Amino acid sequence: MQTEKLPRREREKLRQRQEMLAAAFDLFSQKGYHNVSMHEIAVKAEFAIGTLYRFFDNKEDLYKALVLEQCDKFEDAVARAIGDGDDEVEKLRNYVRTKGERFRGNLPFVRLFLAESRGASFNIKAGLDEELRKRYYAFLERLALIFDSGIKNKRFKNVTDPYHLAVALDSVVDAFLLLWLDAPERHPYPEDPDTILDIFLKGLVDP
Amino acid sequence: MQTEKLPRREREKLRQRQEMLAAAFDLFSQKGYHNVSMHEIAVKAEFAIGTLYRFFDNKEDLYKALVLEQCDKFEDAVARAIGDGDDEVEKLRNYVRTKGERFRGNLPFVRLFLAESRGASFNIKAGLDEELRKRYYAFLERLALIFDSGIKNKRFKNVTDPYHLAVALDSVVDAFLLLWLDAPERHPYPEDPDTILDIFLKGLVDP
Amino acid sequence: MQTEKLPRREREKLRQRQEMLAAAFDLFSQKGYHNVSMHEIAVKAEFAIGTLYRFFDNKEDLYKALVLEQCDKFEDAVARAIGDGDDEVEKLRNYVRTKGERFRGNLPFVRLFLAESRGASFNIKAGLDEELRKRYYAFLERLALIFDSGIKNKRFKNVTDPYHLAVALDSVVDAFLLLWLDAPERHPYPEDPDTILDIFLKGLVDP
Amino acid sequence: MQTEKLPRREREKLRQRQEMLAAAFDLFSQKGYHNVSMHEIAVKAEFAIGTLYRFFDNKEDLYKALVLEQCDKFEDAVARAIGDGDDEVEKLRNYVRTKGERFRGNLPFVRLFLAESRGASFNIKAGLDEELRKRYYAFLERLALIFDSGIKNKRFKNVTDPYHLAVALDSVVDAFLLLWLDAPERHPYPEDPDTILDIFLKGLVDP
DNA sequence: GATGAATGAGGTTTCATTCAT
DNA sequence: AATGAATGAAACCTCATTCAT
Repeated sequence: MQTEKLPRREREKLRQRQEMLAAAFDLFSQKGYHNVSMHEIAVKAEFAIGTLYRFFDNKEDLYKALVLEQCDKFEDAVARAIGDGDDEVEKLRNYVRTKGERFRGNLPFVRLFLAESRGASFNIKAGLDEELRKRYYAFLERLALIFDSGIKNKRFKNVTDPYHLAVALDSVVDAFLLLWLDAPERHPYPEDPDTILDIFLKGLVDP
Repeated sequence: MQTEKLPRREREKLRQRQEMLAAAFDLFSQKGYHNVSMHEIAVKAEFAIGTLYRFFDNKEDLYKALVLEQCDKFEDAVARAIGDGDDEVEKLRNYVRTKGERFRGNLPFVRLFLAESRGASFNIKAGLDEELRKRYYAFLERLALIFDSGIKNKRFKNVTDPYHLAVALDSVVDAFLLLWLDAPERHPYPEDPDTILDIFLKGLVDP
Repeated sequence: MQTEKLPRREREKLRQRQEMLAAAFDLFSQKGYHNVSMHEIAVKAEFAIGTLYRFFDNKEDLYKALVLEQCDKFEDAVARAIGDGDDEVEKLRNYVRTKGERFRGNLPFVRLFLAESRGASFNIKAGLDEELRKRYYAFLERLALIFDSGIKNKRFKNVTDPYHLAVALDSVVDAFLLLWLDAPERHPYPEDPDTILDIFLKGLVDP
Repeated sequence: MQTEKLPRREREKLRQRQEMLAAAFDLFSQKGYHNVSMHEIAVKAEFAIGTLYRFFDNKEDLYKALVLEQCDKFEDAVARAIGDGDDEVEKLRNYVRTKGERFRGNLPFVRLFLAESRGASFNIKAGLDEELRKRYYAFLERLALIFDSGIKNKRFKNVTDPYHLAVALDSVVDAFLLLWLDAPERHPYPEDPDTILDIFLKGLVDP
């Protein structure tokens, strides 16, 4: 973003917005949507509450903006990782590694999504906002393309639908990360991405 | 549970408790934790609100009891499925099938866990209550035992840690189910469990 | 109302309701609907604000209940006055006298309707709630019946529609009362009802 | 007003003021004083909110200016009507007709006074601002003069105080107009002013 | 033991007004 | 002079929890 090119007023506005989002981010990720008040956010962001409402229509709106912004960043990083790499296996390795790094290096981000889930959640990406869901599906398609290309190259055997493989890989990465989050020593996230990847590459039974 | 052996008074109490939990279940799964009031639950359960508080310390406590009870049922069914089957592959098939059936046949149960997640949730089973987490780990160990036994039998190649395989399989099943939940026509849950299982059994690359 | 016959609990409830209405009456009539807060009413009535909301759904609801209750009392008195009297002229005299007395003896009641009108109001009974309007029309019909009966008896000449006469008489009484309210010395309300009545009874021009 | 003679700067200011008042008029008459914000007025008038405050001390002040301006126009028209006509009856007819036309042809003006009255209003011109009240009394005196002159001419019998007659006539016209406003088909405003006037001219009982 | 009326802190949101630019 | 972003008090209303009956 070329914020430097914007008029001073616009830049200032953007900066304020970022400060509000930052304050909200901290609070929401620590306490969950329902346990944070607009008053609290305003105090933390050092703005009057009315100013908050000049930038966001309501609490829901603020939350959505926050989530989308965070997802943007995350997605960009992961998408870049998918792009990098000479062959399909390399690309998948980059994906597993990058997602792991990003996730573990940005715990508040993760908590933003988990903080609200009271007690338990069996889900992945369910209850997603329409917008977020669309993005997630688009991402899965991109991941599926790698498997597809690998199959077309004969680098991979044609055992299952590439989309299914994408769903599976992504969910397994999530699962390992969440185990790690819960008990890092008990469930260390594998430094070597092949630890996860091999589950898909090597079969359990011979053909 | 052998409720018949309990004194009449105790039996009565248990029945009341169940009615409260049933009412709470309906409401929480439909509207999410924060959008249900104790008053609402009391009305639906046809008890005075004060009576609710004789059975549960507070709203949080009621919710936890509810979640644990529901998980109990779910786990029992899935554990039974794991037990059934002549060989390891059969057991895994039963697991994939049963989890799918239970999940899809009990949507309110699923919503109980999802209703609250605002906007997004990348996670699986994170934010779990201590108790629930412990159970989940215990369940994973049981699932891992199947892979372990398969490896010891030479039915499976020894490609990865059995615990990792358990984590992976469980998360993939969840992922498919959540896709199905979100858009059943677009993401039909496979009738044949092998569709999912093959991802793990057949490898993508030759050894 | 036979409040003594009601169960104690009901009686208590009714008493509380009356206290709330009384507090609201005072405040609304002094400051107008928009300048009174629910908090203020709660404090004045010596109840918690939540208790207020157990009796009335919201501020609007409380206001309506108040207005209707006050109108009930007023209407009853005026209706009784219309009933009393041997002939039509006597009935009309009673009406003019009673309305004057009631009105002047219950200033807060009057202010309840005027307090809100900011600055000015050319109207009478406009902006009335559906319910109130219906009542008002019903009352006019009753007043018209007196003129009608007078005409049928030949006691009155048949110069205009009785309903018009009713509208006219009522509005003139209101007008005199409002002038009095504004400046009692300058515009004393006539002790003798004939002062007002004669406007209608005696014509300005000979037939 | 001879705006052409004023310096350009003054003329400009006056024009701006009129635009503000026009915007406020539309909004207040549609939604009532309390349901219109200064922000809304500023946007509609296409001025900055701060500029609004350079012309009017506060919201109340703006409202008063608006009401007074509107009353001016209305009064002028009605006063002219009173002046016109060869004899007293003709003058009164003109008054009844003109007030009816003005009122019915300028509904927003009427709503300006009614929009705020919550639920009910028994009043006419009560709660009037000091200034408005003075004007209203002055107008009544003018109307009374017609009756007075009629009596002095022997055109009218001397049955009551001319001022009383003025009050009565004005209030009756108001009453008919408000009935019409509320339900035009049910209460059509009489095309022929004599329908109203006759109530005062012809008596109900013979002398 | 069961009841549910009462509580009041605290939630979200609005808006008249100010004042630095 | 004109602007409009910023302010924050205050509005309405909800609801988890208590406790006298």
